[in-house]
Amino acid sequence: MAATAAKSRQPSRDKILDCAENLFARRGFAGTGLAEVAEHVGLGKSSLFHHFRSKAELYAAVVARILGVIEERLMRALAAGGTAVDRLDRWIDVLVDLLAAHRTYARILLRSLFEDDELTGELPEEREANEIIRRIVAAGAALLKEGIDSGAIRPVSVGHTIQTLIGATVYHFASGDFGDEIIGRPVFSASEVRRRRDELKALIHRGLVTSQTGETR
Amino acid sequence: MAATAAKSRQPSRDKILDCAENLFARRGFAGTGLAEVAEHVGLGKSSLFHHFRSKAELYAAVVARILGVIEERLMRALAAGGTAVDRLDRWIDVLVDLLAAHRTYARILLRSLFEDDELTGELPEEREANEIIRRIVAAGAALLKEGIDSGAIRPVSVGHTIQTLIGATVYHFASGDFGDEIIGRPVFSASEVRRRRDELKALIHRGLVTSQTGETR
DNA sequence: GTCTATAATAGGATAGAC
DNA sequence: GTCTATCCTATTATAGAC
Repeated sequence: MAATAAKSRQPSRDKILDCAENLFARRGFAGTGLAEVAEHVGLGKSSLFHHFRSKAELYAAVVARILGVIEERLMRALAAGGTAVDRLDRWIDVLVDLLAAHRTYARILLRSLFEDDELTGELPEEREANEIIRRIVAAGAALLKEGIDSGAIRPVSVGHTIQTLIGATVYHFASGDFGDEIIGRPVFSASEVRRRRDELKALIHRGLVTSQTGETR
Repeated sequence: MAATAAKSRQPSRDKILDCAENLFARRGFAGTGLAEVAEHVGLGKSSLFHHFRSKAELYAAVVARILGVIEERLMRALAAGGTAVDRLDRWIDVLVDLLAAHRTYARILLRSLFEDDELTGELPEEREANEIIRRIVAAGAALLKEGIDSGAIRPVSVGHTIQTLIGATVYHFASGDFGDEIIGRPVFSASEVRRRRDELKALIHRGLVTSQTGETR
């Protein structure tokens, strides 16, 4: 459900990552015990330490793996070209698709913002994750700036707009039961995922884009 | 820093709530130990149980207190009257003001979405908190619906719009160091709080409101 | 690479003196 | 209302057999 490319490589390690991803998404870093992870994997507690030196390293690996997938898809979407607004639309599509397809992603990403206190930021997996985030944000900022410079996008604050877009995507798909109640239907249902994409793009096009092409798709 | 109205009533209880609010905001429910809370309050661990029957009850009390403050301010803003768009604008003002003034609020609110797993939902404080949220969301939905029916607001999905507004406010002020990096300055600085309000209202007015009054303030 | 056993600690919660 | 002492469980992590 969560594995992406290399599936046959290191089967145990990937299974641990999958189970840990699910549990961390539900209960968070501090709320997840390694015993529970081991039980879901079907191993003894101690065996986990043969694959990851510590709980923090396991958590960092989970986050880094998710960010790697997201970066790959976002950069591929950028490479497809088009106007700045075209690429921004495609980023929304990719992000909504990914967050909707992997229910753990939004929760892990949102939670990882808070758990800075518990992680030291010194593990290589953490450094890798931070670098990926830095690159994604930089690419997004460049995208918005290009749109603004070309006149296709209103002269908004790039930082605040990025924050709004993260909130509108990551928060939404992380909101769980609360989100279901507000929407009135499951957030992850196909119809509501489609609606999320449409509503968000409509808001952006009428809220950010000055040249109204009418093609909100 | 967090006490609102009744300050002299039950001094220990309020101090416990204040300290717990700070720690829960930083480290979350599972990540916060009662020993740490007691130490910050200046009491022994056991003394906490004289005021709250369990850790879950303490947490629920923290959340309920915050929601009580927010509801009071939001309902007061509604009572001031005006068009649906006027009241929506005022809600944004109130929410941004509150979340900016109390740095713990956004984090606690966002975290409380996730910790449903750890809380049973059976404590009276939890029920109270759920009721408050239900009332706030219902009032917000009614507000949007009124605006849509009157033609002042585009026929958007009410649920998805509420989700977007929560993301744009609560997520933003909960984003911590990550938000600071994206914005380039402290999220809680006076200038960036002001900018948040302006950017958000501009997005709403050009993204939701059909009748362009030009008065984005 | 996985297991059992164990260390060492921290967690929430209770009992009872003052 | 706060304290000390204590209980019991769960925690992360290590040692060493297989």
